[in-house]
Amino acid sequence: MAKRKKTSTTTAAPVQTPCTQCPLRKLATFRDFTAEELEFMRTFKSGELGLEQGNTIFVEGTNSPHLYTVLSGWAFKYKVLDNGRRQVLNFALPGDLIGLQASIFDSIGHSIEALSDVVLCVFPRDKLWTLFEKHTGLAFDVTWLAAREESILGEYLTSVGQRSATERLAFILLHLFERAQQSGLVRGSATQFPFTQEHLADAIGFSLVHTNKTLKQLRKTGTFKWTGSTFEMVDRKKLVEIAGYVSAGGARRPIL
Amino acid sequence: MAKRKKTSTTTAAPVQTPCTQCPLRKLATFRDFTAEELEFMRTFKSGELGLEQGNTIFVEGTNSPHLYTVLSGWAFKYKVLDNGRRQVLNFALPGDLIGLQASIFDSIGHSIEALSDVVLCVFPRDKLWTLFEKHTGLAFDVTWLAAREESILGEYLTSVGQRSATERLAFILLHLFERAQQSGLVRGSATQFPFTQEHLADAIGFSLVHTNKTLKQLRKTGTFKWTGSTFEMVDRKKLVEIAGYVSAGGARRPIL
DNA sequence: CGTTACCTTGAATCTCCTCAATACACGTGG
DNA sequence: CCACGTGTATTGAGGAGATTCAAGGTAACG
Repeated sequence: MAKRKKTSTTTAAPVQTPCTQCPLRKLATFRDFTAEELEFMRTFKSGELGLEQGNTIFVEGTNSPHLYTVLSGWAFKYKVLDNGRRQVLNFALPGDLIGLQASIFDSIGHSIEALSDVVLCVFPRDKLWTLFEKHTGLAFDVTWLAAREESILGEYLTSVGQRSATERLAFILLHLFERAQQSGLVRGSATQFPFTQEHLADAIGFSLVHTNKTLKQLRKTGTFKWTGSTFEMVDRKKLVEIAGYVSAGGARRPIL
Repeated sequence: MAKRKKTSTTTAAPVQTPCTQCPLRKLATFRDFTAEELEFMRTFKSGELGLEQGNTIFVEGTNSPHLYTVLSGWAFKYKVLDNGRRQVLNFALPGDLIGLQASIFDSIGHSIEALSDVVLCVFPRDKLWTLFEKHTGLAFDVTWLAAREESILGEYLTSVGQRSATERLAFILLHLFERAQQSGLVRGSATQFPFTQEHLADAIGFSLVHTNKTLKQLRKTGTFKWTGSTFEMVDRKKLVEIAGYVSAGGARRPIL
C-alpha cells in the first residue's frame, strides 16, 4: 500500500428510512421478518449515519456504543501493521453488519473505512442483549452473519495463501461481483466498483505494481470489462475456471 | 503441502465426563456458568467422541447432525484446492467449538482433522435452537466464539498477506503457544506441539522447504527451543519483536 | 493550467518455489 | 538383530514470480 489520505468528516441525519420500508428487505437474498421482529427492529434502530467516502468508521483496538448495518454504499475492513503495510480483510455492502466485534469484545480487531459515500443504520450496543433475550430469530441471524464473515475470511486466507496471482485476482473480482449482486447492486451484468487497484492489491496480498500487471493479463481473457468505476461481467463461467473454483456465498438471513 | 495419509477410524464411548466436572471450567480463561446453564449443558451434551490422530472430523461442503467442542487434544481446520494445495485456516484446542458452520449453514466451509488423538464433546444440532431460545448467555457465548474465530482468521490473513517469512513464522509460533496457554496445556514454559513443519507451512502460506529454512534462521535467535514434539518458550518478548506485533487473543467465555 | 489521485510500464533485485538428494527415527517382518 | 519402508527434517542449486524503484500518462478538480 501507499500513503493514505484523510477526508473531511460528514455526519448526518437522525431519522429517515423506517425499517418497515427498508429497501433491502425486498431483495431475494434477505429473509422475511415476522411482525414482531420488524417492530423490534424499528425500536432498535436509533438513527442513521451518513459518511463521505474515505471516512473512518471504526479504528482497530477501539470500542463503540454503536453497532451498524450498511444501508447504502461500500465500506472495507482492514488492518495496518507497524511497517505501514495494509491488509484489507473484507468488504461491507448493503445489508452487512459492521462493528459486531466491538459490541461483543472490548474492542474491534480491525479498522473500517467508507469506500464510497455510505449510509449506515445505527443501533445502540446496549440493546443487543435485549435482542438476544427476546428475539431468538434475530440472535440467530447475528450469529449467522458472524459465521458468514468467518467463512469469507477463510476463503480469502486460502486465496492469499495458496493461489497464483491470476487466480487470486480472478477470485476477488468474482467474489465482489457476486456480493454486489446479492446486495442488489447489479443492473444487467454491470455494477459500480468504488475501489482502486490499490484496495484490491491490499486485499489479495500483492504489490500495487504486480496487481496492475496481473490485471493487464487478466483483461486479455475478455471475461470482464472494467473501465472507470464500472465493472461488467462478460464471461463469468470462464472467469470461474481461471480462478480455479467457485465460492459458496449463498443466501443470507440478515438483521436489518 | 504434499501427499496426505489416511488413518484408521477409531470412534469411542457414549458417556464419560459430566459437564459438572469438566476439567476445562477450572481454567482462568473460561467464565463461570450459572447453575441453570450448567444443568442445560448437561442435558445438551449427548456423548463423547474419541478419535485417533489423523482422522477427519468434518469434510468441507458436508453437513452434520452434531456440533462439537474439543475436550482434549488438537485439531486443525483446512481447505484443499483443486490443484492439491492445502491452506490451514486455524487450530482447535480444548474448549474450542467445532462445526458451527455446519449447524448454521447447510454445509461447512472447511475440513477438520485431528492433529493429535482427541476427545470431543458431542452436541445435537437440533438443540442449538433451544439453546438460543432458553439460554441467552450461552447464545451470546456461541456468537462470541464465532466472532473470535473471525478475529483469529483476520490476524492470519494479515500475516499471510503482509508479513515476511520470519515474521510469519514467529507470529504463528507465538500464537499457538498462547492458545496452548489459554487451554491450560503449558507447564512451566513448555508445551507439546503435535504438528509437523508441513502443517505450519500450510498455515503461513509457504512451501515446506522455505518454512524449514526460515525456521533454521529463527532458531538462531534463541527465543525458543523446539525439538521433537516439545516446544519451550525462552524469550517471548524478543520473539514478539521479531514477529512485529502482539496479537490480542484475550480471555474467552466459551460453551462447554 | 497546476495539483492530485490513480493507472501503467520497464528494469534490477530479491524472495520464494521446485527439484533433488540426504539424513534420521521408528516400526515391521524376516 | 538387521534390512526395509515410511514419515519427517534438512540442505543445495537454479529458476519463476514478486518487490521496489523510477518514470510517465491521464482524468478530475479548483
